[in-house]
Amino acid sequence: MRIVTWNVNSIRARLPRVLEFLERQKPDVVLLQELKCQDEQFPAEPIEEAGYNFQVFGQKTYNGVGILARHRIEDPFRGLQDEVEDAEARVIGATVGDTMFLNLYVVNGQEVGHPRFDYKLAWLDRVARLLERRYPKNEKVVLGGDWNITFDDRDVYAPEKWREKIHCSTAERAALARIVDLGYADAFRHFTAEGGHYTWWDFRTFGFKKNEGLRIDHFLMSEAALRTCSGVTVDLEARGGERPSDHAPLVAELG
DNA sequence: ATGGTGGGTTCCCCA
Repeated sequence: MRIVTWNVNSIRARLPRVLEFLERQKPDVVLLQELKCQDEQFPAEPIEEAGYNFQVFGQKTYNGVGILARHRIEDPFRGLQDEVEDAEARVIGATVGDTMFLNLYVVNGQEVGHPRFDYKLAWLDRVARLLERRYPKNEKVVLGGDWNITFDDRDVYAPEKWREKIHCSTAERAALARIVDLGYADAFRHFTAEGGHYTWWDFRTFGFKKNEGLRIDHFLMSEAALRTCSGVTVDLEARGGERPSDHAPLVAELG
């Protein structure tokens, strides 16, 4: 089973690139973030014609997440499933086959100390509680998405420049480590020790041309899922060419 | 310290 997580930065703007990617990689499950459209604006027909079922949690202008799958998508749910109202469409979960998925578009946070930064940390705490409530530790579980956090300096093209900046602060990395401590491993890092592999490059600095990027999109896998995983790669082809997203897809092979 | 590009909305926000 080939699975993908990809922040497409508008599904409507990115539709040609998404269809091209689906045709080329033929993934079984795709977790999409930043759809930037309401449910009724989602391009249902071309996605179905490409051979995919889908479940979407859309939102106008910002956010929006979705799951595509060649097989049946079971038990879908939207939002963090707690007492707090989900004002932003950032979470969708479902089961495909024997694997439970959680698709996250983690709050960006703007900058360290900003009110949105505090919201980001509180939001990640809610994610941890959702995992404890709903995701059994012995199941095959895949947590994918745009986490907007680097694990360590190997995930940063210029660590000194980014020291304690957004995506790289000690507090954010600690929040991510708390998810890991619940029993989930960074699947990409399981296979690749060296730095210099990124999933996001800033449009504004033409970062992709210089490989000045960050690794902020991740698959976190339970032990049962990781055991069946044979590799994780970044699809750089999707980041080049005409009108790409600022994120590249992360592709994992599951048994 | 700042701005650069890109997507979507609306006379600007977010990334």
